This record gives sequence, structure tokens and C-alpha cells, in this order.
Amino acid sequence: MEIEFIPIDYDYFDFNGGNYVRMIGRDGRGRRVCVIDSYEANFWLILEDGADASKIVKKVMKVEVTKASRTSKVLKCVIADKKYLGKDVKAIRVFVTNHKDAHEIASEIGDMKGIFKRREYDIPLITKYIKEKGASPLQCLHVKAERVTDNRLQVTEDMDCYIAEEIKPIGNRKQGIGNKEFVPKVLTYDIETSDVEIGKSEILMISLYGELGNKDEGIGNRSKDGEIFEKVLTWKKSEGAGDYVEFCEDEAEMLEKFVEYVNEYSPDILTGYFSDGFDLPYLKARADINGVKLAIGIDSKGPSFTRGRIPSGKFCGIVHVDMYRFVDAVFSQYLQSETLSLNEVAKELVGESKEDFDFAKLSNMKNSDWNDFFSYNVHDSRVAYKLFEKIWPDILEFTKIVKEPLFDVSRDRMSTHVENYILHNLDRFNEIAEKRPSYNEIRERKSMGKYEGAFVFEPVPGLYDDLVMFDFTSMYASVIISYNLSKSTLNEDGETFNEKAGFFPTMLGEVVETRKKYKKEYVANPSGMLKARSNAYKLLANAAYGYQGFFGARYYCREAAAATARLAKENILSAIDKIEKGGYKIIYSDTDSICLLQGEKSRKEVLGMLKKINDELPGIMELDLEDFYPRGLFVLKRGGVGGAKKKYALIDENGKVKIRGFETVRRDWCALTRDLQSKILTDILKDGNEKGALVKFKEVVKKLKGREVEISDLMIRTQLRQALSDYVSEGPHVAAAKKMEARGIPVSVGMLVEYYIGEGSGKRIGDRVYLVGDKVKYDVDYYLKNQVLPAVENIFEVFGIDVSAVADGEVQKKLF
DNA sequence: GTTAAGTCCATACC
DNA sequence: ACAGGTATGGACTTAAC
Repeated sequence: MEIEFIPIDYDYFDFNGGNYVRMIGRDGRGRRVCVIDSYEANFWLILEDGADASKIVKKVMKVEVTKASRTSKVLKCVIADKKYLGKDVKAIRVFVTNHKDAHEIASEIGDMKGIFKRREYDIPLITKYIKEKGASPLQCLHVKAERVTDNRLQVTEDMDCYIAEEIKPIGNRKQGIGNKEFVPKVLTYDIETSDVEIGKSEILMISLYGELGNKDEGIGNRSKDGEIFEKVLTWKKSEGAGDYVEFCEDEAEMLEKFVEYVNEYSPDILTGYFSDGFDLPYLKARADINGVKLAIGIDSKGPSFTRGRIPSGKFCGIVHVDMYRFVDAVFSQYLQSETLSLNEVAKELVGESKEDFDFAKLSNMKNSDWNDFFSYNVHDSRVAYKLFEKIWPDILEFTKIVKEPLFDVSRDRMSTHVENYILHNLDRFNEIAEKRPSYNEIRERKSMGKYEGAFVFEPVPGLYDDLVMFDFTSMYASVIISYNLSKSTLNEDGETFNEKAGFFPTMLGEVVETRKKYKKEYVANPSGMLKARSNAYKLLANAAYGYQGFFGARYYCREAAAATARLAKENILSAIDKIEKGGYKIIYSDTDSICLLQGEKSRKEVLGMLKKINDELPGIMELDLEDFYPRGLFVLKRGGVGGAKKKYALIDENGKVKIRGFETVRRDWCALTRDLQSKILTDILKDGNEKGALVKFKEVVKKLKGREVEISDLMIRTQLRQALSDYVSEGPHVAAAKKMEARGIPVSVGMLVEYYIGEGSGKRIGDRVYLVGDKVKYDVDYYLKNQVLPAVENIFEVFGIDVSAVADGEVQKKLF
């Protein structure tokens, strides 16, 4: 029979000595089905020039590896003309009985005469499978298949299962089946505990939230119209709780109910925020203690955790997504949020905050407190659900573009995305994949010093009128493409690059072109999907430069990365030169942007000059008009020598202020300082002088001196980036963290430590660090000399005002 | 004991 | 370990007197 099929999750198993891939997904009617397909494990032998291929094949056919209970053999060999790093090679594709033994068979073959390299034994089975069969995730496939019920194939009873005979993508980038979108059935969850250490305390409650879509909306999430599923499971008792609260006898029963509800809801995706690092391991630990099995997923086995910096929790057939991982790896650099907490990220992306709940109350909870806590708990899952809806188009597009399983794509870092994109597109270039670097190679790469990077122009401090900002579009990517910079195009001299287009720059060119196309489509006809798609291609293009310089990359090429930076620099310097020769004054430039004064020239003249520069730029490089700014401010460095780079403030024609680098945008300065500086910059840019700003400054000094400032405005937040014992030098935030630890407040790497500086006699600032709630008075002198003044001094200096004298004046007046 | 230079550290820009 | 280099500036630590 023939079915339409959207694969969502993949795993594999051995049967009759061969490898099989099992895909869980949805069929054309939106039902969950399972498709099993055989996989012929294989890798490549690249031959030396002039080697006798058939002779080698004969020898290779005899290779056999016995390991534990399994004997792996070579099944067949196919001789082919391939490319490896752009060069034509003769190669043998070696098919083996089991993918797990490919590496060992390759090693066994190792020393054989005539073999230049062994490749692709280190690519994960699922990746090779998807690549070779075109069974891309979350895209509709046309599958010729036979229905099976053979339990030895690990078929589950309550799901239709097929053995694939032929798999074909239905292509042309359709979202789902027919004209319908694939809408996953999603369930979010969140737990509350009294101790944050994994498994240490009981889980007090678990919340679940899901929305069942209208059946006309698309494939997947079908049910009655707009039904909401929300639940809090708890073993705590209270009266008058909302209907969504379900009381259990004890923790064990609560965990069992959780499993039941998840299985009954049967989501495609089970998701939480930081659930890899907290909720799921906690559930597992408590389930173990209580002797409960977290039998979630189609195999009814508990979650498995893959190793890594953060363990990744996996169920079979239900994709567990930790939204934090995706936000952290892909989104964070484009967010304004100062932390990646659910609260901040959800506020920025979906405009929803968490509910307030005072965790200090936990030790002494009244009936109504519990009801508040339940409400808080379910709200968290609700907010998480909204967040998922918001970022799903991005996760979906990344998955479809990178062609790796959703589980991995939602966790991988940008370098991995770039690499997977390459691996899944190599066939079009007839390329055999490069191997992963060995431990020693990584060490060697890391030991290389830095290469020279971007150019930054030292600005002359001042308040300027009528500035123009140019920037290069995707500069580094356009340099890589225009100059053909990559591992496979590096000449033997190790410096210059081949003229003949390499697959890496070509692929990157396609990424940039595709991005342009979808951006255009998006502008003409905006949709969340087009925005996400265009954005995914953009992020991929932007990460390509970093990828070539990243020590862990298969296609690492330091020379290409260094050349990219150097040629970018040459081009921006040459553009600056041309702008200056055109009679303009350059105010600033950083990496790919140039800021100049419009002077007496008209906008038309500016654009004409821009066009002339563009006509002379190499390849696809392009200098764009970013914007016109009526006013801009640049300041001196703190030491007073030279203009400060990476610090400026601009105001656009709509009165919108853009602040870069200043303390205003730094989270490790107190709110008093940041707010004041922000107001001062805004006033100066709006008024064109410092008078109003000076009044605001004086007011703050007076308030500070008069002890009228709230402690919350004086709290300083600094991230603890290593273990307390690893610090060589004990800064104030380390001292604060030690103080917390001494008081029994949990301290962990990565947390934001909050403190203020109080009065005292200690020599170091760290000796006068206090925590929220402490009764010690704030240190007026510190906040004046180390916070407020440093942040505004060099701004007023532009107007020739010595602001510390003004501050002293305020003190004098008060004294008299 | 004080001060200047050097180092560590966090955070930002692009 | 999980894209790169450039840059600022606070606070601590150490060397020199």
C-alpha cells in the first residue's frame, strides 16, 4: 500500500543482523504511525592515485570483525568516481552488516596498500539514513509500504506500523500534506520542589498544559475545537483550589498520574523550559526513589539521558524538547533579555510574565498559599506553551533546513547546524564527507594562537549632527563566497585560494540567495513561517565564518577564517578611503559598519556615493544604507586617552534612541546608574545640549546623598561563571556568593549573584558586599564614585563639564 | 604602607 | 567543547619603592 508520512522522531535497532530505522510520525489522516526501513550501513575508502581498485576490493571483502556477540562483515563493495575536498578521487563504498562496527572495520582495513583515507564511518546512523534515503524530518514523504504486526520488529500494538519498500519526498517544500500544515500536538510541563538540588526534596506538584487545535487547522493536532487541557497534580492538601488541581495520595501516585496523563494526551512533543537540566532529571530521580516507572512514550520505557554538558532527556516516539536549549543556542544573541529565564524570555517573546510567588513562604504554607502556588505552577506551563507556539516556526524551519531529527535540532549549537547542513547537501557535489577531528587534532587547533580579526575605527568624541550609517550585508559570508575561502579551495601554499568554486562557498552562496528569496517573499506577504525560514537561513549564513574557525569542525580551516577576517578588513578600509575621498568625514566603524557625517551633502549625493562604492566591490559583497541619524554621541575612554570604541548613542528620525556599549546596556551595573545614564543620553540626543541632562544628574546625586534611593535600584547583578573554588581573584560577586553559601542559600555556576555595597571598613569592596534584605546602609561614597560618576563623567566631558565638581557642589549645598 | 602596573573577570559589539 | 576576534572597564593582586 501507499501512504503519506511525516517523520517526527527517529531511532534504530538491529534485527536479523542488520540495521533498521524506525520513524514515528503522522500519516495523511493525521494518525500517529510508525514506519520501519532497512538501512545498508556503509562507509568510504578513498584510494591513492593509480591504486588498483578491484584488487583492494578483493582484500576488503575478506575483512571481518568480531566484537562481543556480533560478527560484522563486509557485504559488498562499489567502486565509484567521487570528490573529496573538491578533488576527483577513485573511491570504494564499503557496505557492512552493522553500522556500529563500521569504524572498526575501517580501522581493520586501515593499513592496506593503496588506501588514502577512510571516511563517513563516523557519521551517526540516522544522519546517514536521512541523507541517503531522503527521509527528511517534518516533511511529507510518499511511502510504499507493507503493514506489519511482527513484534520482533519492536512494533507497538496501538499504532499502525509499516515496513517501507520505497520512500520518496513529496518535495516542493510543502509544509505538510496537501495544503495543510503539520501542527504538532504539544504538551508542556513544569514541576515545583522545595529544594533545587536534583532529587533532594519531594516534588510538590506537577503542572501540564496543552491546547487541542481545531481539526481544520492542519495535520496532527486534531480534536474538538479549541479544547484546553490544564492540570496540576499534587499530594499537598488544600481547600478551594481550582478545578484544574487534582489531589493525590502521595508523591508516588502523583508521578503515576503524570505518566498516565502524558500517555493519554499522547503528544508529538513534550516540552518544558530547562526541563533537560531540571524537571525531567528531577522526575526521574523521584520516580526511582518511589519505585515508579516513568513509562512514557511508545516503548513504555522511561527517559534515557544522553551524555553532555547538560544531559538530554529522550523518550521514544514523543519528542522531548527543552526550549531553553534552543533559545540558548540559536536565539539568545538576538534577544534583549539579560537572562534566559523563562520569565524574561517569555516576556520579551510573547509578552507574558510568570505569576508572583514568594518562595520564602515555602517553609510555612497556609491553605491559600498552596492555592496560589498551584496557580503559579499551572501558569508556568501555560506561559511555556505560549512560548513554544512562538518559537515553533523557528524550530520547525531549522529542522527542515538542517534535516536532522527535531530532538537534535532543538538542542544543537550553531556550529552543529552548519555542519549538518553541509553533510546533508554534500551529495549534490558528489563529495565524500570529511571526518571529525580527533582529540589530538582538536588540541592542536586550540593551541594555535588567535588570528587578526576585525577593524574598529577610533572615534573622535563629540556630539554630531546628521550621521549616516552604512553596513555590509552578511559581510563575512559574502567575503567567503566572493573570495572562495574554504578548506577545499585552499591552495597547497597554505595561503591563497583556488579560483574554482568550492562546495563550501557555493553552498553558502545558496544559503544567502535562499535567504534573500524568502525575505522578499516575507516582505511581500508576511507570515510567521516565512519570517522563521528567512531568519534560519540568515543565522546559518552568519555562523559559517565562525564554523571554519571552530576547532571542532569537520571543515575547520584556520587559513580560510583568517583570510575572511583580513579581506573583510581590506574591503571596509578601502570603502572608508573612498568615502573620505568623496569629501565626507568618518566618525566610526566597527567590523562591517561605517558611520559618516552627511555634512553639506544631500541624501541623493550620499546614495550616489554609496552606489559608486558598490559598483567596485568584489563578488556579491554589498554595502547598504542602514539609516540616517539626526544626532549621535561618542565619548572618550575612561582613562581619557582616545575615543572609546564600541560605545555610542544615536537617535533616528523617529526619535528612537540606539545605545551601544554604555553602562545602560550592561547588566552588571545597578539600575540607578543605568536609568540615569539612559535618561542623560536620551536628553542630550533629543535636546542637542546637556542642560536638561545636568538637572537630572543633580537630582540623582541629591537623592543618593539623602539616602532616598531604594536598595532595589542599587543591587548589582553579576554572573558566577565558574565554581567558587576556581576563582583566582575574589571579586565582589564571588564574595557575595560566598556569603550566600554561608547562609545556606544555594549557589551554582551560571547563576546571577545579586548584592549591594554597604558601609564598612573593609579594604576591598568585596568586604562590604551585602545581600537583599540586609539591614546595612548603602555606601553613598561607593555609589557616587564607583557607579554614578564613572557612568556620566565622559558624557558631560564632551561638553567640557567636570561633573565630579558638580557633584561636590551638590554636597556642599546640602551641608550648608 | 602606598601606588602603579599587571592580571582577572564580566560583559558588550559586531 | 559545542562559531570567531575586538574592546571597555572594574576590582583584585602583586611588584616596587
